Amino acid sequence: MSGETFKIDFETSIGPWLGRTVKMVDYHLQEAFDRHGLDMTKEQMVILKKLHEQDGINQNELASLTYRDKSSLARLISKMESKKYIRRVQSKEDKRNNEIFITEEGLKILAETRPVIQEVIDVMEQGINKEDKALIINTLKKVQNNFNLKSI
Amino acid sequence: MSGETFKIDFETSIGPWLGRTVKMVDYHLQEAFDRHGLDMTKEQMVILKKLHEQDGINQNELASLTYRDKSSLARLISKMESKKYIRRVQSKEDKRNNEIFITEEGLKILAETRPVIQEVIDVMEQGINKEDKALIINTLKKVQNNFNLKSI
DNA sequence: TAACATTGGTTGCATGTGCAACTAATGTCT
DNA sequence: AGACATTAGTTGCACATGCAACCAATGTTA
Repeated sequence: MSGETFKIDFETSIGPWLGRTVKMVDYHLQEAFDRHGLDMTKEQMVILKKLHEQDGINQNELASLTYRDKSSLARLISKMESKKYIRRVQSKEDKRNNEIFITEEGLKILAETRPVIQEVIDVMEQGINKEDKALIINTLKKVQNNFNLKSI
Repeated sequence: MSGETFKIDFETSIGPWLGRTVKMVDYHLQEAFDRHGLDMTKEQMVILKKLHEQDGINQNELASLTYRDKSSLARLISKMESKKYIRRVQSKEDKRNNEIFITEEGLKILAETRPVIQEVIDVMEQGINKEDKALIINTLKKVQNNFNLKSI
């Protein structure tokens, strides 16, 4: 295969498109948080959202649920703890475990954050119908599954 | 709107799906680079690829073409310069400009990197037909355009 | 030409990330 | 019980990122 052939393959791959789009979403999400004066990042928002569903889980579980290395999560949690959005509580049953709880402060900022996210979603998905969204999500599931199968 | 309604909206948004998928692609790309013993990151690869198309452009242009802050690009370039993948050459016409050139070393590693990328693409896009890929890319273009229009 | 504005690049600071090595606590197995 | 393995979390290191402040070079304008 020549370099040209490669180039064509690469450009028609969905990879770069996904990357660039996510970069734009991240940028506009952060811009919206800042514009609304929210002391919040996308990563911290995902943690709060997950804790709101499942409060009191430990760091490793939270890392796994949010697709992070445990060390990365530990530092993210430390930042959020210093901002009083979450609480670390050492488990009495197993002293190795830190149970993570969302605080009142965390619930408050999560509530403030939600409409801002919705605002960004509304801009992002303008003119895209439900069928196209469903097709994209379905194809992305396939991609994720392809990788998961590979790891077996 | 209740919290539940929001939750449904958020879960059916393509945003989180895009984010998670890109995270997986990044992970498997880096894993493949490491496995093949390539001293390379996704970011550096994108820079080399761009320089291979347009050699000798300055840092601001390169930052813009790769959707980065100029400071981020400066540091990325510094790493790559220390690895001898690229060369910084101060322009004689305008001493403020650094013209960036890919080196022989850089061309060599780019050539070695390409089949590894293709390998990851092949895994990623298994069982996804051309029509679906085209449709996804088209929808992602719409998303990007939605954001671009907003910035006007 | 002198004063001011703009442009390209660098640096400090804060955020986030994964890997490897480490500690502390718990589980297992002889 | 003692030795060994496993598990949860932390820390050092390297990489990548954006914003703001800064410097040097160039352009503009009175």
